[in-house]
Amino acid sequence: MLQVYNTLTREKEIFKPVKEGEVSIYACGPTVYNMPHIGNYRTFLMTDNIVRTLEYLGYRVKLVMNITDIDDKTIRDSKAAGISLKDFTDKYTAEFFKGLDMLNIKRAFAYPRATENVDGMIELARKLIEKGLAYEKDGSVYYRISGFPDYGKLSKIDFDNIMIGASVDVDEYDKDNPRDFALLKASTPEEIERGICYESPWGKIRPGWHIECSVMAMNSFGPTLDIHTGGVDLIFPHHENEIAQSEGATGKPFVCTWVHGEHLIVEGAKMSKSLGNVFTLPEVVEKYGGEVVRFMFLSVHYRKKLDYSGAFAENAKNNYMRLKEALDNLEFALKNAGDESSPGDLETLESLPELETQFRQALEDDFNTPKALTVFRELSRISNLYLEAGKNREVLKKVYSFYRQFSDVLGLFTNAGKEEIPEEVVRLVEEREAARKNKDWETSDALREKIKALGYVIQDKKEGPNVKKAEES
RNA sequence: GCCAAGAUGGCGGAGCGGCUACGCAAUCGCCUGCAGAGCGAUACCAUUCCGGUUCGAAUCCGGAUCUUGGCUCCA
Repeated sequence: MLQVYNTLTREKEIFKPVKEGEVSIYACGPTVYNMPHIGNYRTFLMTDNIVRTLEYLGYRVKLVMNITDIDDKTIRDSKAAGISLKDFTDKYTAEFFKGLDMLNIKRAFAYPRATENVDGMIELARKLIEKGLAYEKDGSVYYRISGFPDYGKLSKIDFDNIMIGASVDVDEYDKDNPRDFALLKASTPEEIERGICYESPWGKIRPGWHIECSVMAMNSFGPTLDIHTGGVDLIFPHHENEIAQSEGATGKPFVCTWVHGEHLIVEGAKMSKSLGNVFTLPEVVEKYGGEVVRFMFLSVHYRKKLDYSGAFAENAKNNYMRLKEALDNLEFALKNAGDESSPGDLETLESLPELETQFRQALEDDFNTPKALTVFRELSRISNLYLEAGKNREVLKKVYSFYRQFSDVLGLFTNAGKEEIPEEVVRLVEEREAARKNKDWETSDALREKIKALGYVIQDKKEGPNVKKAEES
């Protein structure tokens, strides 16, 4: 039974999709104006984990993730870069997808762009005006918060008691209420000059940020969807506003379960440019490898802050390597296992289904990947232990299939065992084996060095040498 | 001002009602021609503080202290 923590109720709830067996998920995607950092990817990975878990549990899942390719920052920075908005955002959209691949994040069903859905936004704005929930002022359209009594139900913010910060929209536009937010913004002369504008009943405009998600989510799934994900920082105002727009227009519940990912911090502090502690994904992947980064994210529950540091990353890497090593050893043993018909180890075989139950229960408990990893580690321990004791093919196969099942759900070790060993290395290994047979240790050791220089390591085993690519660093 | 989260061994860091993981560092053993790599094991053996609930709490509740975060663009 899957339980998911819902930000709307602040409780773990038994998950039940609107449509039996099918789950609709909308995820807030990137604003493509610079290299996404590892914190962004932590949230994207959380969504990936949710998708994979749901699929593992037998649901058909449809994920839609938006790409914000028009907003203040994209407009500002494309101008600074001296290129068109589209060229600029295309570049960072490509980077975003590269990052997904680095982390082995599965592609969503669709990635709608804000710029491709402006018609829908104008339509939604029109509808909200009709309902008295929005108004036009100086060519911009604003949402009227006072018309939506549920405003604040997601963030639970008590608007009477909080500071209205000095910066509460010191927009040059006048609004009825300082918290009213823009649905459509009147184009500036500069935007018009650059062709970044759309015709609307209220003149030339460009879309606001909040309205795009309402439109793209409802275009994809209709008025009500099962799950909406995003970072905790989006709870207010972004998601609060999405609810106001969507439910204001349709009168139906917009999202059943809101799932928010906690932030990644760096050595106890928030990532910020001023502290110089913002890490982009390629930087970190370069250092530790994509799978280690994925593992690192999985090792902390998504609702807890992840405190990134060198020590933490090293730790994750070690833990990851142990798990991977066990898989390598298993695959090697399987390759070399004979067909002897010994009965195999019943104790090992019997422990497997129980482990799978624990593994599934961990993920069913609000996508608890750290707990699932603990179970995975136990499987790896059992596997290693068995390799010391016996090499029965049937047992190995069984253990291997569980290992693969776990790793697939977690999105790990996708390419393990599939790397091709270069011919040159294979030849050197053969030469070394010949030398070893002749007890020519000098030659053998020299060859091992040579192989190492090529980036491959050898493990001498009873069955023969196991060659694999050395981990970088 | 208002709100929230967190405090775990030598270190990193999971667990979130009953053995405490796991990794690093240390020690021993296995494997090996040896080394690396790999595997097993040992030891140390911690849960910020004060109360409460419970047969039993790191885990639930209250309070204190400290730390961080949000209330404004933000994953």
